[in-house]
Amino acid sequence: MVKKLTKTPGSALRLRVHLDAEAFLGPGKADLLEGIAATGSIAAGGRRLGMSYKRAWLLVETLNGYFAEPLVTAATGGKAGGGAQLTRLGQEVLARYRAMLAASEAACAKDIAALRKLRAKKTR
Amino acid sequence: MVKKLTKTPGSALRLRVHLDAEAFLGPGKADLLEGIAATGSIAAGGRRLGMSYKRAWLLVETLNGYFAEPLVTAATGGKAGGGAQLTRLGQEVLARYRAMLAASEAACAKDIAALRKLRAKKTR
DNA sequence: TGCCGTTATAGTTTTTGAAACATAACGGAG
DNA sequence: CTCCGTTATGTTTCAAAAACTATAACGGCA
Repeated sequence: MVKKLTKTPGSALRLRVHLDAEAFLGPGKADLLEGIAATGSIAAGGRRLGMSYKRAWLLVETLNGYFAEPLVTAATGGKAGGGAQLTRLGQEVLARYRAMLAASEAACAKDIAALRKLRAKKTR
Repeated sequence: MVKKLTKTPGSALRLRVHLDAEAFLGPGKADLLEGIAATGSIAAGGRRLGMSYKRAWLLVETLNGYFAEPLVTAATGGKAGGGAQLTRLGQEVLARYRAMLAASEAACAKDIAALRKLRAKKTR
């Protein structure tokens, strides 16, 4: 199997933010938003996370359904076949998720270090 | 269906702490540890989370395997049929997880509120 | 007009995780 | 010496998630 990027590589934390019962935001959606912003396409953004286009597209649809306005807008055809971008709202949501993750990591750093130390011997 | 406790009821955050590639601690294991501490048994602790004994026991086994010393000790037979308790290590791990969750919630509160506000209209 | 990469969907299959079911043993109490 | 609730495990079933496959349409461009 080809090596695929692990989601949110450097982080020891996985954060899932529940907006309410049926809307939540986790690493998968956040990373995808980031990928779309970086590549300008749903397909390419998903590819570098090792996910199929269908899965990526489904996540985008879900995300867009969460809010009154879409987070991602897309167009078909054209020079590059089409493309997608984050709306202002999409950028804000992504930025806030990143901010929360960073803040949480900072807040948990010392406990994580302590736990890892406790586990030390049993690296197996 | 009978109403079952939702995991970590009041929280908008779900935190999964990765000690390394094959060891991580999320809401399920943490809540179970708490249940065991509160009830004195794996079975009862799991029941109130709506999980089968087998699942609860499996989680305990996994947890115990993470560290050099067990987090939970259990005994069979006896007055109440048996029972289980958290070791000192188990208590510490649980306390640290709770601390991390609380710290993260505090750190994320304002972003979560902002996101919820953005979502406002679309309560569906 | 035909090509290309992408968006947009539908349908099917495969994989995986959870649940359900089934037993055995333990040990104090009645 | 039987009963009870629990620990401890194996096996089987089922459902949900993810992966895979298949199309169609779009719109610049050569």
